[in-house]
Amino acid sequence: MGIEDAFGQVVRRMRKERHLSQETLAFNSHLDRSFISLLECGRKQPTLITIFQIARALNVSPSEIIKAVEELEG
Amino acid sequence: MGIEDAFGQVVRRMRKERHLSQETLAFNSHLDRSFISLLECGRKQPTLITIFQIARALNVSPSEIIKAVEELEG
DNA sequence: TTGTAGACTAACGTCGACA
DNA sequence: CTGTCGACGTTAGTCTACA
Repeated sequence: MGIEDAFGQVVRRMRKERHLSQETLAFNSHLDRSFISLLECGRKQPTLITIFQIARALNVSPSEIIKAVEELEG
Repeated sequence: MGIEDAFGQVVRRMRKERHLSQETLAFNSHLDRSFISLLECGRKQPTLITIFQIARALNVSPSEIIKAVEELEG
């Protein structure tokens, strides 16, 4: 499993745990909804700042997201 | 302090702790040396995969790097 | 509500060179 | 050994639109 795929799955899981739509997550993270979709599908990878934006919108620390990615990918 | 600046400082600190040159880090992470320099100076931000590559070259987990960035930036 | 497409701008990352 | 420059190809991220 690729890192981008793992990241997408982690974000999707965390988003659904919080009962957020992609649209709401996009709004709260100041990102485009279509891009959130591409991320969750593992078709794009984020930059550092994007990771921090998404983490903030999910009310989780960026390192927790990355840790989850490591566990899913490793 | 910006996130990119914090990332650069963290990488530089970890690199020096391991007594590596930018050139060695670049080689081990399969990145260009000039780009490592730009990262450490906070003039560029990495993508997710680049973070993982650098972490591997530093023999540290990506989430540990991000955690250090959070602490330096927060 | 989500996936995807196309067109677009800005930025990543490479490479060679020089102080 | 490191910072920076310019040129370059690739990709992040936006926006509109449609199934």
